[in-house]
Amino acid sequence: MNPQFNKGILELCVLALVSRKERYGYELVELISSRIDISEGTIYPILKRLTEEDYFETYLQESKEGPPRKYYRITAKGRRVCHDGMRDWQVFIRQVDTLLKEGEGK
Amino acid sequence: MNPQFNKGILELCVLALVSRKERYGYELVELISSRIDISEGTIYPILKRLTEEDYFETYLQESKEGPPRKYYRITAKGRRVCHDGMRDWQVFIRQVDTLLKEGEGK
DNA sequence: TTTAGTACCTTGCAATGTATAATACAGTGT
DNA sequence: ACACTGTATTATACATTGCAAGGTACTAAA
Repeated sequence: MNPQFNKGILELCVLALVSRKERYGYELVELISSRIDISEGTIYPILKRLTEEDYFETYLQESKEGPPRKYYRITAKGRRVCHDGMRDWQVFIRQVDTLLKEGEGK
Repeated sequence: MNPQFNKGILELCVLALVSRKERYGYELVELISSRIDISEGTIYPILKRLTEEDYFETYLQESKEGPPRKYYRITAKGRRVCHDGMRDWQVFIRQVDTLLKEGEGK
């Protein structure tokens, strides 16, 4: 199991969202921060990292609403990692849940 | 929501397990590492931190099976924090789940 | 022309987990 | 006697990651 999972949940969220369809950074910031408390400065480094690891490809596209958007498209490699990550995450939270219940009542 | 939650799951596990009954460090290491992948060096610093923040009280007790054990007992303050933490964690994983599903299929 | 919204990126910092090892006691095997 | 294994605590150096804050820049509305 990925030991990074203790913190790497955001990475997985980004992977999952981009795996569904191509997205740009700001869009991801909006999507994710609507659900969980993150700052803008968190997502861009993740995008950079995931791109450097060849999980994403990027292209620029002009926008009428502001500066050009940088879109991220998932690669085959990225899709695999995303898939495995989702599975690991499910296992992880089940284990945590068991531990928390061992705390609670018995 | 506690922004620390992105990583602070182990802390909550320790809190929950001690809240159920008094435990010593090594016991917690065994309990937790049977479920999730951690190294021994992870739990003791957490115990120290939580004790410094007055979530735990400690006492020593001799053991026939080795050196004396340091037991941790949860305080009222710790119990509150544990309770809130559990609630926040449930909310958090529900939000993450929603995000992951927005990735998946739609 | 100033403000607000969109959009991207970078830097320094703090928190947290990892790896590794040192210390120490008790019981078992050689 | 000696070494090894299991129990038990603690400390240190290190890497990763998220946070806070700020900088750049384009568009549209006030």
